[in-house]
Amino acid sequence: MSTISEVARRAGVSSATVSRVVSNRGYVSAETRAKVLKAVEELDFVPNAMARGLKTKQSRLIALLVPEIVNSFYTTIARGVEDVANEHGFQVILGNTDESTVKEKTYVDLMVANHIDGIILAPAGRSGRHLKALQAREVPAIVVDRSVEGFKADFVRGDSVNGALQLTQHLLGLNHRQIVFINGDPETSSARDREVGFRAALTNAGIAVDERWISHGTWFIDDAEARTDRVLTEAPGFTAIFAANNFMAIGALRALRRHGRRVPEDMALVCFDDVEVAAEIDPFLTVMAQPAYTMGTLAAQLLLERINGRFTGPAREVVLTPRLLVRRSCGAMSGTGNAEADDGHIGATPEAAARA
Amino acid sequence: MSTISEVARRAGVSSATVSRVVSNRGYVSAETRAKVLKAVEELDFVPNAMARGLKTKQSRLIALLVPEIVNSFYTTIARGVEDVANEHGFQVILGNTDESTVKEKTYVDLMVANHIDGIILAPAGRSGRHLKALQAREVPAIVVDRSVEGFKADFVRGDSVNGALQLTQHLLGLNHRQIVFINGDPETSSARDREVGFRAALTNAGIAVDERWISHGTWFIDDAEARTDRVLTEAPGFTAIFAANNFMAIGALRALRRHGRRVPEDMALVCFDDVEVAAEIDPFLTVMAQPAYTMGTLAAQLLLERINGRFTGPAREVVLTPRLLVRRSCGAMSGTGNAEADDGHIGATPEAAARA
DNA sequence: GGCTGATATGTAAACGGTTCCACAGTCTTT
DNA sequence: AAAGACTGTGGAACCGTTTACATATCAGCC
Repeated sequence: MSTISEVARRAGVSSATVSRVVSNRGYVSAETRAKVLKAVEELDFVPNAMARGLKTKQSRLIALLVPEIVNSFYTTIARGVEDVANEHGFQVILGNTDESTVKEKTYVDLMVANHIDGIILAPAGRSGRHLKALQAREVPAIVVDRSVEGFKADFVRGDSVNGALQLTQHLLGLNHRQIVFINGDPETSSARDREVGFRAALTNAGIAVDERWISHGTWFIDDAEARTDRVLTEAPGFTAIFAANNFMAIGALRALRRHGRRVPEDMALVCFDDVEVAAEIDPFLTVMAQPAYTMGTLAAQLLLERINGRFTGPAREVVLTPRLLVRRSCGAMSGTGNAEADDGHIGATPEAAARA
Repeated sequence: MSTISEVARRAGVSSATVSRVVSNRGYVSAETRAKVLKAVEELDFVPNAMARGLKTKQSRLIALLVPEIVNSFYTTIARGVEDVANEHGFQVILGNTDESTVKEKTYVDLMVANHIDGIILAPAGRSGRHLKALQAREVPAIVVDRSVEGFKADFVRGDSVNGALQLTQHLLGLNHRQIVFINGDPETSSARDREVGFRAALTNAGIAVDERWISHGTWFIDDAEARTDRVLTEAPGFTAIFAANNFMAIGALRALRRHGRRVPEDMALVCFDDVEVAAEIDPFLTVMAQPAYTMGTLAAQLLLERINGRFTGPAREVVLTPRLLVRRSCGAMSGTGNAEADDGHIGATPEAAARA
């Protein structure tokens, strides 16, 4: 583990000069530069980021905290963040908070202790109390996907209210009147927004909301499965399920299977957020897809503007419009004459045709 | 951004005492401890990890580098790593190398500069030349999924040779004799191993290998799509496709769709690695699933043993057995009397039944 | 009463960089 | 020819911790 002074000694210069060469600033003669570079090469010198950061108080690191690393919605955001960050010479370090504010706080403290230059997070809980370390240190921060109370930051999100409204209206348009809503964690704003949209759609259509058909819990698959299971046994009589996100839909599907209910014949199923790979294999689930990659690139851009001080105004909010992708799970494709889509073979589907 | 000396001043003690309290070592009276803790609380003191790391030369950070963050195979490994690491008081920072040794080197240098305590990586390329920074600094390292030449480290992997052999034999057992193999990047050991298994299965069965039906490239979806497209036009006459991983299978599927070929009627399709969420929605793809989560937990355990010096022996290799999951895409389920599985409705499938 | 060992606290020197400042030599400019 | 600007380099302070070492108190014991 060679240090800057070893390099200096070997090159026959001072450590100040090595520093100038390595970080490319200040005056250095071509000759000296070559000598130093040679020594750097020979000793395989990598500047100690801790020592450097200790002095400069920056790390060229941005943190990204997501609640569920296995969900491609969040990893797609991550790709967007990474692409933009790397373009600007920043590295991204990713943390998985597992929908837990405790883990989130641990990560935030870790990131703060390591003096990250900025942070992008999809917060787990409703309150931002555990984020005060960020606020106190004025770490540039961007919130994505879900808001958090008592924490001022730019906010990039999808339009959950309208998305849920439209998705529900889509079901209503297919003559579903009894709809179950399997919501996520009401501590997260996206869950609350989606419920608002769902209720609005019913109310607008003059349909009374049956509270037995709305449930809250966590964003985990198992929980959605359990709640779907419960509503199937305790309050049947509905014809469609609206799952608050892609994972909730998978949970619902599991429960439906266990009850021997087929989708879409016996039950329509739609959800927020796409599952791209699954849709590639079989365009089955009708979803309200959010532009996850764009959410990531935008969040990173806003963050970089804050970090380099190009923007210093009050918190901004960017709202992205989700897109309805009608596939088979809502029953909308029945009787369209699309044999492939209806007989379960994977073949030329409308989507594939559209893509081609 | 309060420092240890500010805390010390406020508590009326020396910074050494604050350090003892904060890091819980050495003698401190209960009274002093309380005073210090109060000051820490009041000033919202978070020790500067850079300063600390500079002195102690450790970070309690382990790095995980994966080639494709969107692929759930790798994020599932990440979950395993994280769970074990957190249990032992280590934090995981994740980097996405995008199958690029250049990005990989950038991350490795970054991690080294930040003095991570250890690293787990699924290497992108064949050579480990760009990893010499790790070796030189004796950073404990674990390689997962794919080996890398010239880099000594514990290695946790699936049995690709046998997995591919069995998967191919499965196709042979279904009377497929003309099989296309869409491989990944031959620079990665897993790709080479899978090809070995594939060829062995054919040879064992006395079938000549048609080289037009074996292609190499990258691990990216688009590339698999292009190659499948090409083989469909240039060398048709095959009845099954073996894709070297889940993403390759998706690419193949896209190409098949474009050509109007249905799976499994017109073409069987199998691959390495599962796509869990997709299988949950529709158990379609027959796959050779690897125990990704276990790969992660094992890798983390081996790494921690290295970090804390409990194990110092030569490089170990752990080989995990993949599992064949027969679903519909290979045609094996046809005529099994399982209506649901064959008519494309999502309902009670054999898998669901097994799970229940 | 002096010794030993445990407890408690402070002083100051690292750790490995960056950067301000000083100094010197070389050009330009007037 | 003197002044000023530019170029090139080194010395040393500093960033915020940890920790070896020094010092001090106190209890227990011969």
